[in-house]
Amino acid sequence: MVTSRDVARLAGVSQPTVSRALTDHPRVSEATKRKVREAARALGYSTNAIGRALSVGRSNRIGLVVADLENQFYANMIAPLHDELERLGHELVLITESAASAPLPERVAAHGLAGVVLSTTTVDSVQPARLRDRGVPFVYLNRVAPGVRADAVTVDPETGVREIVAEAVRLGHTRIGAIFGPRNTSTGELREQVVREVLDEHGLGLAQRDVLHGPFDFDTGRDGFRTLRERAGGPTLVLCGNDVVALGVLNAAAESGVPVPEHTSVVGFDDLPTSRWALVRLSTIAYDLDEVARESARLVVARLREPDAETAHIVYPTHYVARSTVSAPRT
Amino acid sequence: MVTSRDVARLAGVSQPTVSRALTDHPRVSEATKRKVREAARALGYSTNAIGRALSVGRSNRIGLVVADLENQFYANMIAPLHDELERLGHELVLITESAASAPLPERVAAHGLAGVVLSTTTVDSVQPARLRDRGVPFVYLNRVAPGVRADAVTVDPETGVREIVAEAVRLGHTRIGAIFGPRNTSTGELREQVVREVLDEHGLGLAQRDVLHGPFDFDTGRDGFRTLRERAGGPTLVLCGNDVVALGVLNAAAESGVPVPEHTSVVGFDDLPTSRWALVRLSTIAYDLDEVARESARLVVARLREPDAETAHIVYPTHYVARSTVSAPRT
DNA sequence: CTGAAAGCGCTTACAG
DNA sequence: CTGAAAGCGCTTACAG
Repeated sequence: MVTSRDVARLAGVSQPTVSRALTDHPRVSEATKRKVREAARALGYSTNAIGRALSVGRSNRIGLVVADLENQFYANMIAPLHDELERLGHELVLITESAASAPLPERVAAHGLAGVVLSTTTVDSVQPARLRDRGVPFVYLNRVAPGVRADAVTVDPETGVREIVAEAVRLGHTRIGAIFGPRNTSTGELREQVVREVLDEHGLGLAQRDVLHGPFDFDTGRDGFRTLRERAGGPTLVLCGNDVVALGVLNAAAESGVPVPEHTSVVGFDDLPTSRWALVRLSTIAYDLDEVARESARLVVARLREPDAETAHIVYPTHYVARSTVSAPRT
Repeated sequence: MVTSRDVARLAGVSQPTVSRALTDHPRVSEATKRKVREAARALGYSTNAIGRALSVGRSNRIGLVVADLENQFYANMIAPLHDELERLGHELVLITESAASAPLPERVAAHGLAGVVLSTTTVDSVQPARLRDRGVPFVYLNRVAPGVRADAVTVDPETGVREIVAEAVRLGHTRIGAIFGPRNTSTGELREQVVREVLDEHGLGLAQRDVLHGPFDFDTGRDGFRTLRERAGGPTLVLCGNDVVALGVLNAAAESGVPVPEHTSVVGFDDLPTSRWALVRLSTIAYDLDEVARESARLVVARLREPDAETAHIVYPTHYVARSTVSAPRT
């Protein structure tokens, strides 16, 4: 391995000077910098991240905590998050959260992470408090825990929900159902609350039997659709907690030969790339998913630099995108 | 931050003893180990990965080099790879390969990586040689570069191709087309060669106008389908370089209202989870994708431990999975 | 503008 | 079985 010592020797300077020259320290002469850079290039040297990390007391690595890497939603977050982090000179490390694994703060220490993006926080999670107590910088992505203040980027469902509900009413839907996300997530809670409010404003309610809850995954949608159908044919329109759930619904419908939207209209939330496929054309509540992910990257990195800055909560707007899974109700 | 010094103080031993106790060194008394573990637990201590990495001369971090994180194929590799690596006590770092970025070996050094999984190697790539010259342990995943020997896990298309071709012949297809992967990848090359051979055995050929090449992505399939169609209606069956390409084809067909398989049959390669959706039901050549990813994790880790061991090339078998995108040709 | 020194948190021969 | 010492590759006050 070629180290800064080797470069120093070749350039005829001291090792610390190599360090300064390569980080473009202002009080190093241009001539020296040039010499050092040249030597570095000649040897194919690049700074050892581990040495630097130990020296400055922290790495440039950010952990993304996800529950389920297979989930398309997270899969779609990773690319923009990684890109933005890289642009900012940081690395992405994936951390899966499983009951079996060690407590998060210890894993953060073990991995030598500078900060963390939490994308799977439940309302009752102890993680945020633990991270805060240990002084680990973190940001909430898409979700938030009520007790612990931290930078956050989330999405405001209101506009999107208003738009789809207005559309549903206009089309004549009266029996609307929902497969909401888990009750112990801020995202699930908020979306449900907004849906109920807006429906209420239109004099519509959600019948108990037409409401389901479950994790934001494919199976929730698939099983949910079947359950709903058994209850007197099911609602004529079902609002899903997110796109992955809606995709589960769509596939279950296809399996049972139920035509969408003729028999049942389906609405998602997130507007994943897959939802735009001609094969799918899911009507959904959209927002700038890539930007949301990128923003969370910016927030952690900013927090690293200014640990005591005012906490920021950035909220992205949503809107309804009509595609092919919503029509007038069956009669 | 709590360090091994703090633990040492609390346990009333020296710092090196803490290190030994926690790594379960055989020549530390059980009593001491117990004392140290307890102190560590009390303080919420866990070994600092950076300190350890610097000390032992390398980290436990493995880089996965991908070209395109958005690509579903890679997205599906990440989860099993990550899980297996974690199981083996290693971390996954994502590295995107872009023309703009620094040479790979320098990035590996910069990231302090122990080894690398190469999943995007082209036949003419300089990366493998560079990594080899720098002594960076790496394995090929799914692809291989001819010049440089290294551990590899790949897939043998033969059985799968034989099965689908036999089926196509049985159904009466005579005008078969293909959208192959890039010519400069071993995967693309091999699949094309096998397809040509097997077709040949059946006395069938691939007409020049019915053959396309392109990156293994969605757009290749979408554009490819359109191009093929313009040429006298196109082939009655198209073999795709992989599932992502086939998915592009399927969506382009849906967009243009071309019924699959009635008008055109479509075959993929990889059997991604999405291909199994009721909405999709892609007939494809399948293999154990998760196992392939996991195996590559095992290979790098093994290589770390035994740098001079015999090089291993593990090949997984394929088979054809008939679903809903292949039928008798239109007449 | 540059060098010598100290230190980041660990591991690992070396003594005893 | 355990401690003192050295060192991994860097950065950063401290001198000059």
